[in-house]
Amino acid sequence: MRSQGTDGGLAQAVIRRFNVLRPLSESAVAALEQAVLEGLFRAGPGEDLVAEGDQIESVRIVLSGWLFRHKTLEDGRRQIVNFILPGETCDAHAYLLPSIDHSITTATPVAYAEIKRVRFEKLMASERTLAEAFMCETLLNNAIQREWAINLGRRVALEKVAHLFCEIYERLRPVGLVEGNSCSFPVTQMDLADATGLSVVHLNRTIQELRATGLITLRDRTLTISDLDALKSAALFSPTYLQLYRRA
Amino acid sequence: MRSQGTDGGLAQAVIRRFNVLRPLSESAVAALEQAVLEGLFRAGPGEDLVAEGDQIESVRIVLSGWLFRHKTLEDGRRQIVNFILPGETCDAHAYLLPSIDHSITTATPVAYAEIKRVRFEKLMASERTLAEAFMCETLLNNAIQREWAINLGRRVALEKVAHLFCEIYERLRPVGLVEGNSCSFPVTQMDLADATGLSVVHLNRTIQELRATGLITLRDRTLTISDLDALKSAALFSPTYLQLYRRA
DNA sequence: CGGCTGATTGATCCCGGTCAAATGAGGTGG
DNA sequence: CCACCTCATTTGACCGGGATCAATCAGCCG
Repeated sequence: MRSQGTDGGLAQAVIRRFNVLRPLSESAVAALEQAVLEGLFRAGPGEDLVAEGDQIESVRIVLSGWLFRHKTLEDGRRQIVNFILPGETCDAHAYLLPSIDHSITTATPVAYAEIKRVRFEKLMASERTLAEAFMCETLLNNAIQREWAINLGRRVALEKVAHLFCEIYERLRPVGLVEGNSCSFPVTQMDLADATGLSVVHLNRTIQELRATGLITLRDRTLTISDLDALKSAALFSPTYLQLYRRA
Repeated sequence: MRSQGTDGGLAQAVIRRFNVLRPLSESAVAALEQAVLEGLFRAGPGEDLVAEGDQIESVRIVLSGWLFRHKTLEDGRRQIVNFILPGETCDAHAYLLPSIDHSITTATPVAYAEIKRVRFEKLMASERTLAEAFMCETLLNNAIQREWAINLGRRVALEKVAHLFCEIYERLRPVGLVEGNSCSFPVTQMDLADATGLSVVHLNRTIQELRATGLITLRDRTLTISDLDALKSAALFSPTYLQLYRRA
């Protein structure tokens, strides 16, 4: 068992996630850890890592902290289209396109590894399981984005918010960031509103409703889910799109 | 110039699209045409090609006709999360995941090519430009899905519908399916409602509003856009996410 | 002709938006 | 330690966009 030490520990979240999504070979794990160590960076909260229209020339893997992808209309209306959680990748393969369609901003302090395009392509060429894992990550992103579409288009306010809580909770679980029935939840209600397509005022009232029915506690940037099954059922949440379980 | 004959003509739409997205080598074009010819199929309207939960074992490329991806909640609420137009791929790489998260249904009669997984993987391994093109297609899908998120979450009814019209129109253009200022638009208002997250009644009223302001005509499954710039501006439509223009 | 699907219209209601203000919780500098 | 500022959360009042319910109309097909 490598990656118990101070060094390998950094890539823990990524490796855990990939192993659920698509198992890595031992050499792939080693190569990934190596690449991660070569380009460590940090960013404070509220920093834009990527701006709409940018040309991407590297791949970034989040080691700790939260970010979100968002788009803004001319008149300022904003939609958060997804969150990026520890162990997830900002923009695998995005260097293939001339420009990126959305912005990425940190919600908290973030530690990430940056792998230059050429380095990344070499890595993909030499480690098939790693290439497949990144491919799966892109496909998963796609699936999550589709679920967000039905969330925004067809669920009512309470379901939207409940569904978002369920999803984040289940996405944090495989990387070991759920403790007991709580997880960190470091985003403002304004962000939450922009993620669910609601106004801040109504989002606030919806959260209070979830609190009142005893489904959740949200305080001091911590989300506690008292009755996960009840929350899931209130959200019409079905986790299959998250691909958390491998085929037998 | 090959692919003028009856055979090569079939793959025209795909090749045109890919050449805008990411240019193919001559050998890639030939290999793709070959693979397409090996597995031609047809389906009638209203057929499910893929059902949520299915395991995918091949890649399908649409040669003609429209399909849509959709998800349904337990209680029947449905969201169309995207359309699949001629020249587009149903599920490149989807065989990597144990199961698919959404259904794909034909809206019209459809002709498509089916390439088995093993065959497809060999093709990707031998033709780098083709592999990159499919990768770009997946990335583009992702970008479209994100734009749909802001459409569903932050635009009002009129903008939503106008935006959908603009997007489809611009997606049909590179494959040569726009004639003058019209294109085929073979979906019911119910489908349109489920794509924009509106009720059928309100969708109908919104279309009438677009008609009344002289922006569009929609009759006999044909969409005519009288003033594209005006429609785009009403929709807050910005086409960059469609990656239709290559970097200089 | 009857039955079916899709488009259209009318009437009514309510979820969630908007506006405005109050309350709280740091953070900073004097 | 307090005055002051800023940012996030919360509350109240009101309004309107879009949902819902219920008919009607128009093609199309057998």
